[in-house]
Amino acid sequence: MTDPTPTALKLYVVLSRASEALHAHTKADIESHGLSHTEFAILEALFHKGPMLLGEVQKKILVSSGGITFLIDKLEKRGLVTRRLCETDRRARYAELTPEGQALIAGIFPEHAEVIRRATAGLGLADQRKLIELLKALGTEAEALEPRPTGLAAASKP
Amino acid sequence: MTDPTPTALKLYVVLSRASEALHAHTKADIESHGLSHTEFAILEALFHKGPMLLGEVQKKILVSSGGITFLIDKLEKRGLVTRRLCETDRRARYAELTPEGQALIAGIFPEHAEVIRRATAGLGLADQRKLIELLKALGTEAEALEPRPTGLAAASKP
DNA sequence: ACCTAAAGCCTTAGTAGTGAGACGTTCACC
DNA sequence: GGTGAACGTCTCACTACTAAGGCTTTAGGT
Repeated sequence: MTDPTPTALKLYVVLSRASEALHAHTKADIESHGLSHTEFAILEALFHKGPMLLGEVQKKILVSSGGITFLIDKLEKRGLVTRRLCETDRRARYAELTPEGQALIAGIFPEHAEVIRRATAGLGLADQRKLIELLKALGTEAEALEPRPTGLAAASKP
Repeated sequence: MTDPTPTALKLYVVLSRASEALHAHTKADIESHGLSHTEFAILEALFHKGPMLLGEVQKKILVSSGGITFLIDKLEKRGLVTRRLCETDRRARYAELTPEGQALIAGIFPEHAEVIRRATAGLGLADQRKLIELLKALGTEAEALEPRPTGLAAASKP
């Protein structure tokens, strides 16, 4: 009946714009503390999850393998993070917050949360919950989808 | 009563993840045609709106002024876009598609739309419409919001 | 007419990140 | 217990930008 493509395109556009709009707010806030958005994401992950393997951090914040080395290097030089050897796997390293890093992120995070609360305050709680539900469904489906349809090849495993 | 902050944070996370998931699909598609995501955005804007001033393109795709010069330079070298002087304002330049650029984007766009349609197909049409409505509201409010509260200063103009 | 402020684009130097490959390590299987 | 594949991290060369400042042109007040 109705062609679904225009709706999908529209959804893509408003989704990108909304995400960018929120991003702009948090970016401004974070950079006022001398951190890049990505650096903040690392500190926050370590703050909420404790020490993590570099590879775990990498997957969490979505950077390349070279990128995570570079970023952790920078944070380490600033004394916010340290590397620690993993005892059970000598290829792997943990990243963990130093006391300075811990103090920094603990001081910044509440304000960060408040920036997000304010930026989303245009929507009531009920609408936000509905939005979360729909976005979660959309996100999981999109992530699960194979990158390319590759014709028919996906039906059988090699 | 209920604290709105956790909901806002959760919304921020799922919004970012959903946006990134869709983005990953379109990025893979676009790069398979030898274009970066940003270059594609420029071509698409020119395709749908006709010739635009560089400044207009810049606002549309959200890059710095240096960035738009760099990007249009690259597209011009590849013969996909040309600059044209603006007759009524000699500071300004138009960017417009060459026939080659026109042909390229016309060939790519339908597949791009199909990638988006497929990536969003986890949600039914009605859900997508609801999602668009909520995201539009969220996006406009967030964009309208002044970057920082700056205390009380916003009430009076200088 | 002029003078200043601002707009529009470009230049330059620098940064955050990517991608491919190297190296050491571990795992699974024979 | 040895071998090949897979893994986790790092290195290096490169790209796509950004930020700040410069030049030309325009607009607006006086």
